[in-house]
Amino acid sequence: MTVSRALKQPEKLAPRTLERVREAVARTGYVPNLMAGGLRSSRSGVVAVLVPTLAGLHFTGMIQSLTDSLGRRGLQVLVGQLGYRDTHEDELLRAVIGRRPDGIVITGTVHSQQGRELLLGSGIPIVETWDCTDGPVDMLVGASHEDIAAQACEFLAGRGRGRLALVSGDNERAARRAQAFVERAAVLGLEPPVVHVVPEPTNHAGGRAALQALLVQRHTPDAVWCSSDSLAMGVLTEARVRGINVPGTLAVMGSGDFDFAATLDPTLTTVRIDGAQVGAIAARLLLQRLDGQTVTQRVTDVGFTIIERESA
Amino acid sequence: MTVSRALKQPEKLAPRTLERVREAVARTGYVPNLMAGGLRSSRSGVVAVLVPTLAGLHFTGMIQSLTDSLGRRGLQVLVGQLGYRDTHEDELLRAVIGRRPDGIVITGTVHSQQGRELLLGSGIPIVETWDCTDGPVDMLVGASHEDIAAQACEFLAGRGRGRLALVSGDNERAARRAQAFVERAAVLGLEPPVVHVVPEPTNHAGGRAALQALLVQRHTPDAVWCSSDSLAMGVLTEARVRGINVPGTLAVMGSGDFDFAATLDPTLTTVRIDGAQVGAIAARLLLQRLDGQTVTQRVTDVGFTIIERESA
DNA sequence: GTGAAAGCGCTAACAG
DNA sequence: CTGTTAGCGCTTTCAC
Repeated sequence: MTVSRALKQPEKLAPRTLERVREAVARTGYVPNLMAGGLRSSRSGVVAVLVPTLAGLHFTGMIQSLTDSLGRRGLQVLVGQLGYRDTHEDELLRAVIGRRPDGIVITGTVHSQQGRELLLGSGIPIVETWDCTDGPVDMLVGASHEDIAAQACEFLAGRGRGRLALVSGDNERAARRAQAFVERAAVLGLEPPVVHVVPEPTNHAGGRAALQALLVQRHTPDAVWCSSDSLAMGVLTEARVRGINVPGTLAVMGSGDFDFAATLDPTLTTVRIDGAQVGAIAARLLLQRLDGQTVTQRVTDVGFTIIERESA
Repeated sequence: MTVSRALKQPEKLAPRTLERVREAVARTGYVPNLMAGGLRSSRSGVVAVLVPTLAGLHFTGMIQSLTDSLGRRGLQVLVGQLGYRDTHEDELLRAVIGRRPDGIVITGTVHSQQGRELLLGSGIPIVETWDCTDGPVDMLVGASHEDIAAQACEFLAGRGRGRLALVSGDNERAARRAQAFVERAAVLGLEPPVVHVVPEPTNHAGGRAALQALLVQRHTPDAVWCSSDSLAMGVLTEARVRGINVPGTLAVMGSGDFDFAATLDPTLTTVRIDGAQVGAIAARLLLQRLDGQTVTQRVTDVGFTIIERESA
C-alpha cells in the first residue's frame, strides 16, 4: 500500500519513506502491473481510438490531438483499425470493450445493430467523430458530410462550372457525400454529375485512373471533386501529363487539406475538417464524463472550411 | 469456469451446455473482462507496436502486416507513438510495460540506457525493427541504413552524377544515413555532398524548401537523395515549377516507396524496405517465443531494393 | 503517515 | 464433461 501511494500520491508520504521506496523501485526495476490496478479500480487508464484505416492521412491530426490532450491527464491512447468493410467489426469491438477502456472514440463505419448494442451496453463513454449522423450512440463530434457535399457543389457551380464530376472512395461516408453532391447539382439545374468510385485505399494512382476514366465520357467534366486530397493529387498529375490546364479547363477540388495540399502546383483547393479540433473536443467530453460531470451538449458540429487555392 | 470454456474452448463442452451459455451471453450482453483474464493467466493478448510517428507513411505497411499476422493468432495490436524526440520515451515505455504486453515491436529512436534496461528487465519479447543496429536488446528485423546510403550514393554516381546533395529529416536514423552517404561519396572521389536537414515531419513543403535552399549553393547539385518520398515529391514539384528538367538536369531519388512513388510524373526512383515483410517476420519471431520456442536467429537483415524509375 | 483486510473477475490446477 | 479452489497484483476501505 505504501509503495502504491509512493507512486501515485507521493505527497502523502513522509519524505524518508518516499525515498526508501524510490530507491527500491530503481534497484529492482519495478514497473506496476496496470492490469491488476485496473481490475481493482475499474479504471484502465486507456482510451481506445478506432479509425477505418491508418493508411491515409485523414485521421492523423485527430489522433495526435487526442494523444496530447488525454496524455496530459495520464490516459494512454490505444489505436485500432476497424477497416472499411465491417467483416470483423463486432469481433474487434468485443476485444476493445473487453479491455474496459475508460472511453472509446470511434470514427467511420456505421455500426451494425449488434455493434451498437455492444457499445451501449458496455456503459463506456463513447464519442463518435467525423460524421454528424442521426442518433449517435452516446456523444458525437463532427461535421455534416451532406452539407460539405452541397457546399462543394455550390462552390464549383459558383465558379461557372456546369459539368461536374466526383471521384469517391468506396466507403459508406463517401457514398453519402456523393449522393448529396448529385442532389444539390440537380437543385442547381446542372447536368447530373458523373460519379466515379475508386477502390480503397484512395491514393494517387486512383486519382490518375479516375481522371482517365472520366475523360472517355461523352461530356468531359469541367470540374472534379475528390473524396480525398490524395485522389485530387492524382487527378492533378494526370491532367498535367495530358496537357489539361488546371484550373482553366478543369477545376480540381479535394477533401482533407492534407499537408501537401498547400504546396502542390497548382495549390489544391480543398475542404477541411479540423481534425485537431475534433480530437480536442472529443477528449474534453470524455474527461468531463470521467470526472463525473454530465455532458449536456452531446452533439457538436465543428463545421468545415472550403479552402480556396489555385486548383479551383 | 464453464462459461470461460464455452468462450475459449467450446469443443470441450457438451453441445447443450454450450448452447445454454451462448444464449445467456447473448441475452445479457456479457463481454469478458480481459484485464482479469490477463492478470490470472499472465497473457494479456496484446502486442505493443511503438513507432516514432503515425503522421508519415513509413510504417503503415508494417503495422498492417503485424495487425494481420498477429490478429490471426488472436493477438491485438496496440499502436503507440514514441515521437522522434526522446522526451517522454521512458514514461511511455513504463506505461506500455505496465500493461504487460505479450510482445513489443519497437521502431525508431535509440533508447536511453534507462529505457533499454526497462525493456530488458521486463522479460517481454522485444523485436526492434527497421534498423540493423549493433547490440539489439533482444531480436531485430531490419536493414542496414549505412548500406542503403552507400548504395544510393553509388547508384547516383554510377549514373554519372558528381554533385550530390542530400535532403534529410531531423532524426537520428536519417543522420546516420547522411553520414554514410557522405563517406561513400568521399571514397568515390566525389565532391562532398551538401546535406540539407529539414524539420520533422518530413513532407512536401519541406522538399520544396530544401530544393530552394540547395539551388542557392555555389555548386548546384545534379542529384538529390531524400530521406522520404514525401520530401522527394516536394523536390520534384519545386524542380518543375522552376523549369529544371528531371532527371536531365537533376536526378531525384527518394526513400520508402510510398504509394504515390510509382505514379508521380516523372515516376520516382526510390529505396524500398519491405515493411510488410518486416512486420511478418517480426510477428513470426514473437509467435515463436510465445509458443515457447527458442529463437536462434535473433537478427534478420531483410535488405532493401533500389527501385529505378524515371526520376533518377 | 502507515498498514491490514478484502476483493476486482478471471483461469490454472485439480477433483470428480 | 463440469465444477471447486485458489490466487494473479493491485487499490478501496478502514483502522490505528
